[in-house]
Amino acid sequence: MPKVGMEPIRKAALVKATIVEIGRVGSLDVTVSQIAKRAGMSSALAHHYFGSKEDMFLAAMRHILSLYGAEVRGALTAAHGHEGRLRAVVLANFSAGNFRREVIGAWLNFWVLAQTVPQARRLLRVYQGRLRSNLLASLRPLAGARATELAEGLGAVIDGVYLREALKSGAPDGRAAAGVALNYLNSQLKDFSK
Amino acid sequence: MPKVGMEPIRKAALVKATIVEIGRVGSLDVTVSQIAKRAGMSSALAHHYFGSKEDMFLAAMRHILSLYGAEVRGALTAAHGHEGRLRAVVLANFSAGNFRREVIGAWLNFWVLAQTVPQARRLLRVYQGRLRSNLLASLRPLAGARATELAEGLGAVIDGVYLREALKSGAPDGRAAAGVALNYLNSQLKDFSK
DNA sequence: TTTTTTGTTGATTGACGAGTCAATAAACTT
DNA sequence: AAGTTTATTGACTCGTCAATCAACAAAAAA
Repeated sequence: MPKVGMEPIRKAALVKATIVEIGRVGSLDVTVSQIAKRAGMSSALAHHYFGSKEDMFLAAMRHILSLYGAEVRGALTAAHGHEGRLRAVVLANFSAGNFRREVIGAWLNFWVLAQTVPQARRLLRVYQGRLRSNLLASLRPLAGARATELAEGLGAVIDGVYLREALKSGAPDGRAAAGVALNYLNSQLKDFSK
Repeated sequence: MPKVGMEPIRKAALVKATIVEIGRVGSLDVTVSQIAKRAGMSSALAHHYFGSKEDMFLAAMRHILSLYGAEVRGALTAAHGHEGRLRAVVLANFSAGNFRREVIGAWLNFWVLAQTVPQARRLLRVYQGRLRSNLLASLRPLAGARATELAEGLGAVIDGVYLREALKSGAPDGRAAAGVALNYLNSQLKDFSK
């Protein structure tokens, strides 16, 4: 049975299963067996490919983060003007790929993981830094000295909307969620429109 | 040694210890022994007063929530006018009593708990509902039909700022945090000033 | 003063779960 | 063909921890 070249396939399956299970259970208290089972293999194999459960968590985080990054980059290439780019970044945060139950649940739990695991904290900081500089790049020409606080505020709204969504039930409404953040943006920009 | 009337004292000590330990460890993976030790008693006694660990968590949540509620109510009695009351509510969220490391850490983890434990979810919903109606009461006269979305947005900023604070290190700066939320409020209200 | 209630803990139980190991087998290398 | 690497798992170890129990002590009630 052993076909060679399984490693990337197994790893990808495990990463996906990790995210799904964390989202399903709603906490980091998922067993390696649960994850492995969902990924269609034994827990021993999971340990074989990832040294530890923590490694699995970190890989899952990196995966979500890189999907997120790709989505933002993609949105940016299609956007024009400072304001357009701002909107694009905000919208990307609530795109169909990112703003899903399981992913939202995973985010929340990664935040908790970052309290304990330095590596996880670092990853989250990288994400925050990127979001921040993306926003600042377009915000500075529009808001000058106040750009920093606006970026901070926008970031907080986005994270807050994610957090609150985790408490709701039913399918997330990305459009509505994005509306809350865009609303903030519009109102702030109005102060500089002329 | 057994002095009568220990129950409330022991329970209070446990609740306090629970919050501190969750904040310190940064997750819900605290053992009953850890909590009991910090509260100065055996784990058996902790189980004697609270039936289970989950009960302890819920009691800790209720405690934080009631402190929070008291703080908001207090701030409201001293505030004048719709705008004043709005600011008071926002500020209360970042008061010295609420916006502390351990409490912030506990909040984050209670949010996670709410994913799993229905009782915890209910408690969090009650808090959200109160915040919402407090904001709406003062927002409606100022923003009319848009009051709902503003309340939603303001709530998201507040939660977002809490969330982000959990990632930072060092003593939380309540003033700066409140500034982010107030900034949002001011900007939105400007749209209705005349 | 007996009895009951309240406070308290050390020791134990029972379950669960991360990580390891030994064994098996297919696929490549030489 | 012999040897090595890669894939795969069932069984096992070892630790941890929530929850319970048995036992002891002091206070309050009878």
